[in-house]
Amino acid sequence: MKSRIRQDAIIRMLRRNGTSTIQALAEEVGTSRRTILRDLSSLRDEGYVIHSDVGRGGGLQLDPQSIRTTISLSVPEVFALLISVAAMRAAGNLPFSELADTGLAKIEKSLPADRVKDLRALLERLHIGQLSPLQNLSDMGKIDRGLLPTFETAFLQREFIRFAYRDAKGQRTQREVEPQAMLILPPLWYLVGWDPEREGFRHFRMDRISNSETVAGTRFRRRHVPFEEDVCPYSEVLKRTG
Amino acid sequence: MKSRIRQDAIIRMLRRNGTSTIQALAEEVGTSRRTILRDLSSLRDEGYVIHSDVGRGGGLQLDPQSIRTTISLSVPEVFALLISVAAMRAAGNLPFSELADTGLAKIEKSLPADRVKDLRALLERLHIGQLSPLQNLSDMGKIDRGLLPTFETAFLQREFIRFAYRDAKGQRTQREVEPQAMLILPPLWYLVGWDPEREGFRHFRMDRISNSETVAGTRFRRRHVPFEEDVCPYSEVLKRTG
DNA sequence: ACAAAAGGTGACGGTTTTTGGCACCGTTCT
DNA sequence: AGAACGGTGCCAAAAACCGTCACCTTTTGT
Repeated sequence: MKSRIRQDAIIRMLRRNGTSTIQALAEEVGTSRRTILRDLSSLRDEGYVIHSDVGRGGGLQLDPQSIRTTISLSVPEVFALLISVAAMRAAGNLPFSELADTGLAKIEKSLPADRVKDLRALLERLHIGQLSPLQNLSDMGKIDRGLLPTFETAFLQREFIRFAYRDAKGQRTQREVEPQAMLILPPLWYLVGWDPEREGFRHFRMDRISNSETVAGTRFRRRHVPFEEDVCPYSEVLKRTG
Repeated sequence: MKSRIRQDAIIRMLRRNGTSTIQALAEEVGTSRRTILRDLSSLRDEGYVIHSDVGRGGGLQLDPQSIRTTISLSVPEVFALLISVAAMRAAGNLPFSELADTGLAKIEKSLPADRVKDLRALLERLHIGQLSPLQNLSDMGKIDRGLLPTFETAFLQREFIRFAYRDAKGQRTQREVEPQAMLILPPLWYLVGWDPEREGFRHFRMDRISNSETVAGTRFRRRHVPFEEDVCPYSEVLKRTG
């Protein structure tokens, strides 16, 4: 794993100096000419574009566009990034959505296959409404940091989610529902769940949820959540947010 | 690099089985108990949280929250993600912005130090206006894919940017300006540049820019772009978008 | 109380991978 | 022609890696 450090050093120097020779790199890094050549080869394999002028007075040049960076992310972080970009795309025109998309495609590609399937299932349950000018922008409170991971694991493992809810009138209740989808009507975010007691879909504003946790040992099936305007189970939400 | 494969296999089995012993892992992977222990150690170093119950009937358990994934991104992709999240945060309340932020912080951390300085400078020049209900949402056309990388390199290397522009009346002109900032008034995006000929700031709607390129050999200094409402050089933009 | 089953550490020698040195090739500039 | 470049193949030395063994602590079953 020491080669990684050396290769980073090479990239740094090429970036700094603009152009350089193998000799110079070898001396600065403190290794042999041969090793530098090997490192250049693997860097090129990894996608770095390094031009080389052969012959006297020649040297190496790194194409700055080809610089890549590797990041290590946790799954909630990946999910947060995914929904950020997804929401952004749906909300307004996002000029660079293509680029963001290729970034996201790479994220997907790097995940284990089963994980991708999971995320796909999750994103399918992410419903994003049109940005409406009628909304009160300052109406959204802070959302509990733990809600996203909880929703994610609950949804994927098909376990019920339990939380404390404070409704519009300020009344507090304890809920235990099947997490079915997330509804985004910027800037308001809702958790959509099936309430087995009331035998119906219910929506919960995320900033009014607290103490969320999955309920171990439970198991539900994912329901078809109708999202057409007519049968939208939270059309009242749409009205209320006006 | 063989150890990477082995460690991935270990993670996979821990994810699948929920709980497992070192013995079982060693047999399944086809290696020795000692090597598994070494791998566990380096996995823990990398940030995986693996609980271990010592004593008879004990075993290993992987904290699913700690699963990480590594991605390799190009700089334009990173920048696209950054501005996506930044714009999203500013446009509406983004519930999971904290998580997205830690993701972005990691992206920053993984970049070379000078690169971070560059990106900071860029993001400082990213001005995001409040979402206004007066805007015509369907008014934004597609933005040329190459514009972002061009703006990025031009801004960072302080080179002029040259492009073809089609103004509101449909008239086409060729421009050559100092790229100074980006202005986002969702869903409209503007490039703000100092035009040396006209000796003043000019704004250009990004979807009206085409054939953008940096002008080699030129060099400008970054100017202070006043963004206070009163002195805003594109207050007329704000009016016109109404 | 004792043995078995579990995680964890340290040391040593063999095996595999990485690295350095060398000879050599093609190209370009002086 | 010769020097200064990048690039390739080969082999021995160096370093990293891996398996074995011996041993320790904790927990649980009998």
